[in-house]
Amino acid sequence: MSKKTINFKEQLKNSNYKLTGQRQAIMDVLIENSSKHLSADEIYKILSEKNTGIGIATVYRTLSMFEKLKFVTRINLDDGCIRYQVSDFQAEHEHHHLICESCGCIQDIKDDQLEVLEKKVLAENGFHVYNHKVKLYGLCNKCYKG
Amino acid sequence: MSKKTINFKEQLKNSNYKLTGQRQAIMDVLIENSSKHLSADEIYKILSEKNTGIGIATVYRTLSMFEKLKFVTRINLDDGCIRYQVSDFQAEHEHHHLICESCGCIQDIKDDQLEVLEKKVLAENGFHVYNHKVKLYGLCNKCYKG
DNA sequence: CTTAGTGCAAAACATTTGCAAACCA
DNA sequence: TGGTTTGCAAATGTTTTGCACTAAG
Repeated sequence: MSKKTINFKEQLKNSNYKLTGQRQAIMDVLIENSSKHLSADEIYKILSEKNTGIGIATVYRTLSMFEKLKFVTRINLDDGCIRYQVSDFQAEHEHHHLICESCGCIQDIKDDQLEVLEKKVLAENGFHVYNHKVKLYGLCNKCYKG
Repeated sequence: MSKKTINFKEQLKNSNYKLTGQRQAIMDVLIENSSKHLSADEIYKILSEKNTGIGIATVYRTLSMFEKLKFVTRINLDDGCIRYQVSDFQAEHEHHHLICESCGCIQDIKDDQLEVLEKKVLAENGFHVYNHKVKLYGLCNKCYKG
């Protein structure tokens, strides 16, 4: 059993949520696809192929709860749906996303490098930053060369 | 007539779009509210109050066209709709947004400060950045003190 | 047992589209 | 005048909700 799974079960209990087969199954799909960014519908389709009889409403309700508990983070790629990814429990902030405008691929980068910006924002605007969402648009290595 | 209005009319013509009353009215609303971030529905309601008989479909079609011509930029605040703001024609990139998680206010900041990050991304990932969307979440000056 | 959680179908919501009428160039 | 653009209403696609049933603790 992975560290994430243990964490998941304990935190559910601590938050007075029941551990159901559906919640477990949805978390499994998220962990199996942790490098991807899945929509509710994509998760639903994967669950359907596995012949769990989980309904789409449960997927939405579960993802919403997972987000509240910070098990997942949402990313909005402006493609008409919200996408989810298991959180990096070690990370303090969310990671950045590199979005290629040619092939649509998405790379995650851990590195932060926003200290300078956040300090400036505090000094000049009096705004205290606790989290950030950074999307960088451009061309990936392959598309730039090709 | 403001610089933006001139720019708007000329660019419409150059792109082979007609200057209609509706497009003018929508641009007016956007310019009058340039510090805000309006949704299609909010723009539609403002237009309705002004007794232009503009339909919601026209608002969507126009905003979509305005975005293609870079007259407006979208921002997604994860509140169920896409929001729009007139572009800063001087700016090379989009400005950053400071989003207060207590009162929901949004401050725009022009300053970039992403050169270090973007250089690092190029060096380490071979990714060429052309634009970015940065949202910083936290507490504004008022809410932090209060 | 008891109440949270589920599946289903219907509803809600933002957005898009087809089409006949209206309008800009 | 002719091709764009528009308003309307219907359609779409995602997400939410009401409700009776099921299952975790």
